[in-house]
Amino acid sequence: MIRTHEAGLLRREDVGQTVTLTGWVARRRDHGGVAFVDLRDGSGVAQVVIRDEEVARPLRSEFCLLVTGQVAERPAGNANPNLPSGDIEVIAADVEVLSESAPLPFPVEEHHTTPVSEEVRLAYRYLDLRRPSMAENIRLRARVTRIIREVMAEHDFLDVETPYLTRSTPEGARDFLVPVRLQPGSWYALPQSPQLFKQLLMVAGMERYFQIARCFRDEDFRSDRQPEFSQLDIEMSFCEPADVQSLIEDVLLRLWRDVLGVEISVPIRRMTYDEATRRYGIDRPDLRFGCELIDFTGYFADTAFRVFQPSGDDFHVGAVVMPGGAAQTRKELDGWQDWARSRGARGLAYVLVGADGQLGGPVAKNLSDVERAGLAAHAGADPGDCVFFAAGRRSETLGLLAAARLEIGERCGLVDHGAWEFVWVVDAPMFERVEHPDGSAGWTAVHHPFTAPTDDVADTFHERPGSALSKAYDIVLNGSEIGGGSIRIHRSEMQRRVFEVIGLTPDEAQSQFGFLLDAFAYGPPPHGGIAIGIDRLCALLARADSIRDVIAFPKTASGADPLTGAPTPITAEQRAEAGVDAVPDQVPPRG
RNA sequence: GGCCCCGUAGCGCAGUUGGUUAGCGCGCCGCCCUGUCACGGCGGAGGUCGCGGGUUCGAGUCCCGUCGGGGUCGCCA
Repeated sequence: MIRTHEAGLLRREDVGQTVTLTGWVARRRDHGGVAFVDLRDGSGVAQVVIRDEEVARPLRSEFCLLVTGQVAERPAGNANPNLPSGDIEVIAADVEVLSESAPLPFPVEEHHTTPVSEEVRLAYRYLDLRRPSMAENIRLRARVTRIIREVMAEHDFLDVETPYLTRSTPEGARDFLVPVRLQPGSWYALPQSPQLFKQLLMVAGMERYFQIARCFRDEDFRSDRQPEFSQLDIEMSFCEPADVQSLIEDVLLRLWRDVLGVEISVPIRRMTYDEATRRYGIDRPDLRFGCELIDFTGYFADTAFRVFQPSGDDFHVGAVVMPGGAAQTRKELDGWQDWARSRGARGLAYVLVGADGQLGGPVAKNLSDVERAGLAAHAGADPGDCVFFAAGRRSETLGLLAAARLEIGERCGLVDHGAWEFVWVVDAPMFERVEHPDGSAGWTAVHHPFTAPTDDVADTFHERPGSALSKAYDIVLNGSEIGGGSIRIHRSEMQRRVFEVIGLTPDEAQSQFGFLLDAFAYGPPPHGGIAIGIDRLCALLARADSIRDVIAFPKTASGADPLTGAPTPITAEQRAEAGVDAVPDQVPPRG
């Protein structure tokens, strides 16, 4: 192995030393007979001066070099303030080309280039990752996982691996499936999470488990969603929500301190699910700015304006104020209508508060004198503001206003992009109403069916599922959900009732989760846990727009990998050997 | 599955109501310059305008379809 100095770490005190460097040609400049080569390695960049024209001539971008030379001070007036080592350079005595580079498909050097399309970057990901900003993201991610392992070890957690080839369970997202050659017609599923295994580990007496696990979900992509992703998976026995929360707070404290040098304050504030949806319209509120939603349902209870008149028992009228929004042009206000329609809403009603306090806009004309008189005060709007309204089913109305609030925050520059606003969102409902395609209605688990109810409804939740709260907790940062967990059910009677509420028959439950239910017959400890999304966490720490920027080899939105060409069709021979087309008579029960 | 944006040289982009030989910047190749650092100067190469069909005397431009990329709603227990 070649032992070398690190290019980016050379300093003035190294002047006079003979050093050996390996690296890539980031840039090459010539002036007269002197060639100046910026040599980049993992530590940074050093300038190498090559006086021998014959040596310098063949060097091109991204050639891999071994350079020996003497560290020297730059001639007066020639320091480069953009580099840490900018006032020194290496005078090359010997340059060996370890390997050459073909002309580049896109600029690897960053500071004078424009963005390159995702597809091209992914097709040449090995070059994309040479770019210092991307290389730094990958290093940041490695620091994150190392710190997590340190903190988990300090808390006596056991790192246990769980299977990647496992059983398909019908709840949740679509599974990725793997054919099994030895049993034609039978398939493994890749795990959507290690949820069931970590609960089995609790039954097994592994009181404190963690794993940085890969999870697989065959759903559509987003900028913060890939089909395979990593999570810090944690489960512990004999715990309350506060135990899990303080553990995670310790992890986050250490991450922000050691990765960013930022001291976050713990304990992180708690907010109930109800409060989050009331004030921000969403269960993952961005607390970096105000602009809270205002409830106008009661205010307009007796209105003559048809749009705001109650219809149905789930009706809600809400508003959000855009500071200074009354100055918007008609075109901008129409733009909001297009924006709302693109989100599936009919539109976004608005009232403009004039400088004199008089209300303007098309909606104001339809309101009574009394309604107009108190509107600005109820909304907390000042002269010059714009009040946006939405009305309809509560969940849809709040969702639209929550999105409008975020849009307002960005457009009006209200978001403090340097802030880190953490919040625990707690006491989520256990169930939410779901309408099946056939028109019938039922209940579905908000978190998952193993989540325990709060103590006050432990014995009664099944009687009024709509109002039962759960011992669940989500950790939210700047409006992104970075993790979620809960205390689990360990009593079989309670578990049976949950399955009953969500319409799972005992036979179905036994067939899908039998191995877990059987295990719970043998003295399961009370337990709970959490899972933290490593990709999102790293994207936030790296201030990356997309989680693709913190994943070494991500996939495109169609699930393809432009680098390897995956996925690919398989041959008839492969199909036959894997038993892909074999069809069993029935799906067998567990075992 | 729905909706929105994009697809023109290796990369990033422009291309007018449809009209001569499709341009610009960077990069690339060659030559020049004795201290550059987004160096500079001169010259050069490089195009299936994503693909298929249609309208037209004529299509990068208009229409239909399709593929690919990005975003978003549904979805993501």
